Amino acid sequence: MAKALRAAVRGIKAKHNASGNPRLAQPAPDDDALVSHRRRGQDLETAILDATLDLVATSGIGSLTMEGVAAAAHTGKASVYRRWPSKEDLLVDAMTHALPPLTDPPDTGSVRDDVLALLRLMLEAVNSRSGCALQAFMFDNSVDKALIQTVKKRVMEPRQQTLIDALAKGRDRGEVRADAVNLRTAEVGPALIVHQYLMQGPPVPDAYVVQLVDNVLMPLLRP
Amino acid sequence: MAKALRAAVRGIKAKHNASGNPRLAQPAPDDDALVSHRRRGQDLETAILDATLDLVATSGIGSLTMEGVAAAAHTGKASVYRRWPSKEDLLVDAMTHALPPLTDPPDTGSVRDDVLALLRLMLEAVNSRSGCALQAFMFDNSVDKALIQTVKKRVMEPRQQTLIDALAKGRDRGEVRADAVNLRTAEVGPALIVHQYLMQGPPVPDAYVVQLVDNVLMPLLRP
DNA sequence: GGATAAGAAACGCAACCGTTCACTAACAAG
DNA sequence: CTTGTTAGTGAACGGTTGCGTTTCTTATCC
Repeated sequence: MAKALRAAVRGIKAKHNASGNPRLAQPAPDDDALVSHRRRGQDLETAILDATLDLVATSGIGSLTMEGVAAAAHTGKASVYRRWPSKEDLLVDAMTHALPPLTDPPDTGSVRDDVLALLRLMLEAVNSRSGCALQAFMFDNSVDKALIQTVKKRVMEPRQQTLIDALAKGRDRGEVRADAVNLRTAEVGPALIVHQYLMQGPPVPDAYVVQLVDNVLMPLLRP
Repeated sequence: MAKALRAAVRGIKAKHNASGNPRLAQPAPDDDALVSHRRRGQDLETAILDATLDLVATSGIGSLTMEGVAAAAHTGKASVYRRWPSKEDLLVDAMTHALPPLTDPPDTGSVRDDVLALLRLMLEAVNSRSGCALQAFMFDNSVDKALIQTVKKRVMEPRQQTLIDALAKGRDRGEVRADAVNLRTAEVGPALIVHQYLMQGPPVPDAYVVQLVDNVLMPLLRP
């Protein structure tokens, strides 16, 4: 019954322009030639994930809406729901694609340069759009705690281990105090970068990391 | 016209029980004797602010609703709107009341104990319900940036200065390396506490702070 | 040329905002 | 003790927003 009603409403609307051939009803004379091509498949999917990341990074998760995602990706909600059954699924997928890739640990021969290189990698991640989105995602109380824990484990722990490894190599060379090779010390650099990010906002300048290494970490590590 | 309609509707409802003396219309036989007394003024106001803090601390700002606040405070929306013109005003007021009080700086005669005392004060604030609410407030993208900056200035800066003062006194006693008396070093303790809070969640144990002071800060400060 | 999927525009539904109203409890003045 | 004033309670209201769905038209691929 409701179907018939809606059909009737549409019929009334249709009569406004469709007096004869419905092909003549297309009104848009292509005001924007850039997006004239209709994207499909993988192309559209990455566009939607991209738009989601952008919105999360700029406005946070609280104001993320499916309508907003569809609009930002220049598509319709139907195309979004064809791929993800709900907003949460879309969000999780977008965040998974935002995780920074693991890279080979640097090996410069000096602790200072190893640590500096590692913290610069972290800085790059934090300052990127994905980093902003991840930050908004992880510090949002409405997100499932278990999911956040998973992300933390997958993102933070490998990097912590890499830092500890760099410290251990420094100890073997005699650059680093033996009992400074532990998790507590390895946390200092990342914690200060996150702290600076939260207090002053992005982007955290490269000079901050250099200062951090030379004025805090090196004095802390010295034998 | 709309008024007349609503009055009519209410009239219909009223006829269900009010066949005669309206005094007999009170239906609630006081199922909850604890809240039987009707609170007013300051009493009710703090109850509402309290409920707001609770909700923010547990569920975040994104899901904070006026209906929820009124329900949690066991009152009606009207009483809330009588005091605060909008949700934002209520939120700002609640956060202002959540700010931890400034205390006199400790003076134990040793840097270690001064710093430990200061970080324990910070720990207490972070672990409290107000601390959770403030965290949810400050890291929410939907909150006005300028407001967050104001809170940061009022909360963080005095404590940073107190920490730097403690370092300076340690330097005068010869306990602290002269060029370790700066903002960058003073940030280390608070940054690590915040980091621990964000990574592992509340409460941050007291043992963490002790370990932090003895394994990180003291080696960093030593001459 | 036909199958498939994108685009666009509605729809029903639910939650929430801010407002309003009638009723009632608390309090103060006489 | 009675009376008048103030303010809390509880329930609606209109309006807005967003979710997830549906339908129709149209572009793209095979």
